[in-house]
Amino acid sequence: MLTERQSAILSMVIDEYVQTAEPVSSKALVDRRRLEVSTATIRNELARLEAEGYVTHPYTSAGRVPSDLGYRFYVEALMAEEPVGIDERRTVEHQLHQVAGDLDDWLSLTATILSSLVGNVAVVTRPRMTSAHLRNAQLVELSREASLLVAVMDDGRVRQRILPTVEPWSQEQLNDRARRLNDRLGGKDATGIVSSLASMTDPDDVAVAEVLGEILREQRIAEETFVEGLSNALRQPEFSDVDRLLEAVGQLQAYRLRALLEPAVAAHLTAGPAGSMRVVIGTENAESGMQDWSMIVARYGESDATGAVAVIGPTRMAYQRTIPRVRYVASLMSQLLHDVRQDR
Amino acid sequence: MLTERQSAILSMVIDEYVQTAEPVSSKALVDRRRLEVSTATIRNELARLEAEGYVTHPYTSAGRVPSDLGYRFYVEALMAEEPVGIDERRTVEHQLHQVAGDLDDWLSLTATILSSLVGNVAVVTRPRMTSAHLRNAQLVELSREASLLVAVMDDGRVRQRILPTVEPWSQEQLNDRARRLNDRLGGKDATGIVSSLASMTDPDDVAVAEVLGEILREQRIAEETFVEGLSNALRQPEFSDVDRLLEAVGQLQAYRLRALLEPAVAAHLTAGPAGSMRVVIGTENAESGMQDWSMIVARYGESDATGAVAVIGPTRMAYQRTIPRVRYVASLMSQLLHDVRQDR
DNA sequence: GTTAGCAGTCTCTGGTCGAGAGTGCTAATG
DNA sequence: CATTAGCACTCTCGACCAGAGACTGCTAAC
Repeated sequence: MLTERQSAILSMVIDEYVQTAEPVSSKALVDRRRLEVSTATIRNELARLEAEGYVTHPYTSAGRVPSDLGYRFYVEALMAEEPVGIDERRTVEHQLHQVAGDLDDWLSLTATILSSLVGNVAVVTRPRMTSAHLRNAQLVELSREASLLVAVMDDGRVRQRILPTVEPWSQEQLNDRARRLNDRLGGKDATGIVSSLASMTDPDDVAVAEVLGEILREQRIAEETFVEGLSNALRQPEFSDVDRLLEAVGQLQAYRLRALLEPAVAAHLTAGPAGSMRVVIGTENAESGMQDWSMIVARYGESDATGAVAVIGPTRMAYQRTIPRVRYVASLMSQLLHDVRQDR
Repeated sequence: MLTERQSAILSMVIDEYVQTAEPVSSKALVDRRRLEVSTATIRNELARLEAEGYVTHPYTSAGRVPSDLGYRFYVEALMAEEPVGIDERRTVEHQLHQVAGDLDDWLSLTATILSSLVGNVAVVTRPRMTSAHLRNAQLVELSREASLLVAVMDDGRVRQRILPTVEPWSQEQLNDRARRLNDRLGGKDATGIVSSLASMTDPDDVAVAEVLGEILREQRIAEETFVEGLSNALRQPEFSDVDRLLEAVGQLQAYRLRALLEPAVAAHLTAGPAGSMRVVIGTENAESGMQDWSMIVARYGESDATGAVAVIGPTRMAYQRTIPRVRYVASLMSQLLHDVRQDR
């Protein structure tokens, strides 16, 4: 168990280290925090903190660096969250309302905003439903040999597919077909559509319906995961060495991040309420290449359609700033999603 | 004017430098190319090439490095293009046909494929028409307070927009409205739609039509420019120093690249026929931060709808491999686009 | 419990040195 | 007159070293 003073010192070490990215010495602590004790006292306490595993030493005579355990304790017990300022809120909300667009625009913009808010990589995933339902399908004539199928789903996705057509279909015929399909399949999910196939007579209808089933089932990582702020994150001093930097660029690929978020979000879905946060620090991360990274994940949306908002960066992260900002952005997204979906 | 032998030597210097990324010495040339003359002879020739400006010296006693002028001469007069192999073609076409998707999928996949083909950053822009026309609009009920407008344009874009609605509209009403709008506005471009506004009576129709006009006019750089292969390009030895690497990451942002391509493509539109290539080497580039980069741009599509395929990398680029591959991919895209658009 | 003092440890910077790689020039050669 | 051998000269690069500086850990005194 840590004494009050030890906690305070740990807290200071973390604050200092987060700010400077240099190991923190006893002298730096006393000087910069105007402490009333001597450096020797601090050294004794630091030695005890090290024995307990909260901080480490890069080498014998360097200052202290927080360990993952130290960060964990800080996040859970010591940290005073830095509230999102009124003007921060204002600019964010202003930027968000700038875009009179669709869901995709919001998601990507949100990632950009969050990234600039915390100076690290931000990830936003598209809300996913337990299973998506077809809301509306349309067919549009493209050329003599191709038409375009546009499907709108109730999770907000709009997907398109070019269909080759054997005989030319006129826009009239396409409209008829679309009306037929909407009557038959509207509101159904992938399995519903598949089971409707048997009762359909027109072979062309069946062909289109099959494609619709595919589309509903389909999950595209690249289109469902919005990653922004790579160049923000890479400016951190931890990447002052080329190999690490390249390594980082490799790790921060959309598909990898998705794989990383997946378990965190899954744990959420069963456990905490919406709005609860998950903080994964360094080695708590299963992925081997991610042992020096932390991530902060929040779920947004309602139980039947949830996505994730996350920030990913080096373990040396300003948790007290980042955590409330991720939470704030997630709640904004929940609100937005709610507004769009309400009383369907 | 260069003698035959000087040309041959310049060519060898470039090949060697492209491969090794190290200044090329007279000895390396004689050894690795089994030349029948001595290193001193080569040195004399290199000195003459340097006097003419085709190669330079990083410092007094280092090997030679091609200058931008050297590359330019090489590309125009010396280089033997390395044809795209039959199995390269096969894999590319196989990958492309894998995706039974829409235009966006093709574009993004094409960029990925091209990038891996040449080991540098690849950029593909969406074909742009002199002015896009509305092909079809649909309205879909989202909630009591919002509906979704989906517009399909004849340049292949499909855009969506969430519309707030004052009074709830049923899907029935929405269908009616969409039918009305399609009759009135189908086939028109942005200006056509604006001039139709006056003759419309229903204020809600006008509101939707206005949004349609906006959508048609709108150009979104991020959605129209597909950039892939950053991590491929960053592995090049020119980025072994962190500052250069970060600089490169900054330069390779979608919106910057778009600005870079714009003039090259514009020159094309008025000048060369489709299929012609544009090669911009190093300082030929107007942009100040891009003086160490080369880009190879090809136009694809037909005169009324053209996009660009490009590869961007350090001036030390395998031009003989890259140029034919960019040309090949551009012609593939032209073909694809033609198939989809034919006899509209 | 706190602190002054001090020895010991490790990094970091700058300087020096020698090896190695290349060039440019000169003089000899066919 | 082009080619070539030989050599002096230049510049980089890596290794090595020394000294300064920054901290810690320990000891003994308060």
